[in-house]
Amino acid sequence: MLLEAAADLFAERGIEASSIDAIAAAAGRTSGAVYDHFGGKEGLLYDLLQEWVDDVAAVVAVEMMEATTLEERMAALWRNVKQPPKGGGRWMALEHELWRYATRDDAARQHLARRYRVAWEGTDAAVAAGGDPGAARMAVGPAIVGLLFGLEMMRRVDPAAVTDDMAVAALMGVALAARHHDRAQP
Amino acid sequence: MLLEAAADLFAERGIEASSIDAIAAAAGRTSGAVYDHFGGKEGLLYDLLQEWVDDVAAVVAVEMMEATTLEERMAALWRNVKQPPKGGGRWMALEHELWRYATRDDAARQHLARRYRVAWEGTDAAVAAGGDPGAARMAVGPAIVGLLFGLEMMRRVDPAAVTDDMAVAALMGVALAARHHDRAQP
DNA sequence: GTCTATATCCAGATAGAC
DNA sequence: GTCTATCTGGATATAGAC
Repeated sequence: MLLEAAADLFAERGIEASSIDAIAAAAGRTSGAVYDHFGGKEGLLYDLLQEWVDDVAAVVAVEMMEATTLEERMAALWRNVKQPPKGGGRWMALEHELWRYATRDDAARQHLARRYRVAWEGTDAAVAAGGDPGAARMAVGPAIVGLLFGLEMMRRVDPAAVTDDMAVAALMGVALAARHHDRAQP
Repeated sequence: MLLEAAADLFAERGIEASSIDAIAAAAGRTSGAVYDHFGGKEGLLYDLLQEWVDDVAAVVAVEMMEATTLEERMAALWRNVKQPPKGGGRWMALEHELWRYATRDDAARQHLARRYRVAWEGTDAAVAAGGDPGAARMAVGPAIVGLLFGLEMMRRVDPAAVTDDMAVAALMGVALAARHHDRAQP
């Protein structure tokens, strides 16, 4: 399938380094098929995106519901970033590709921004869950998501540097900072 | 100067999208000069790296010395990531390019790993400073550096989403998690 | 050291046959 | 829908003149 071949190649070699011919060949087609279906590389990228996001979000949402403590929720987040439910490791590499792409293409940037806003809100809900429902906490969604991203990056250059314990402790630190911040300014 | 032109173009367009011809032209030279001096694009990239790292590290080191509280140190870190001392914003974009590059080239990956280990140690020292010198804290260097990276990325897709207050609060949260962790297991 | 060719290759995209 | 040309542009890299 063209989309799967594209996901593999994008994650392995990078978006720019993956030619349409190579993608088509990996799927047993020729470039013409790609142009007919997606209009080009960019169209392929967006269609691919659409598929992934829903999958990952669904899995994370379920795990957030099942977890009972804040620590469990943070551990679940980290687990899903470290070992994504689908496509063993391709996700973050692709996400990274997308990110870099988006910083140079404004339409892609806004696309990404919209997507991340959803993630931030979901994360804030995960932090707030179990606490005082009426408390006005600091929104730390971007910090939690950013930390997840950053931890995964550090792990990629040196896997031993990021233990699960450290990752969860750091996530808890940020989550609790949101609550402490509440206490500080009543 | 060729190195400066390369830094600009790499950060603006990305490494792959920056042709040697374009780099040379931006510096008022032709491609031949690049090949004679650096052997190609990769050589240029590494030479460029060498220069940058020292500059940024030196500035951060000074600010770490001048700050007296943990919060000041964390705020200084964030400030330098948000607005690097040199080259207004090119640093992180370039760093990101490098990262992506390194995830596919093993020599580059180890180069990066060595460099980051230094950053992690420096960050741990910044967290430990002012506390009990003998206390065995959790090493959170990778988490702090990762968080800085992640915050900058979130800010890049949506600048309003990451306020300075939130960034510093999150950094403090991770830093304090290292200390709390100490208290938990004596 | 630096330039001006130039060789070689591969990219994205399209038109038209099947 | 998918393939097979094919056009056009731009990339790396080198050889040799200045």
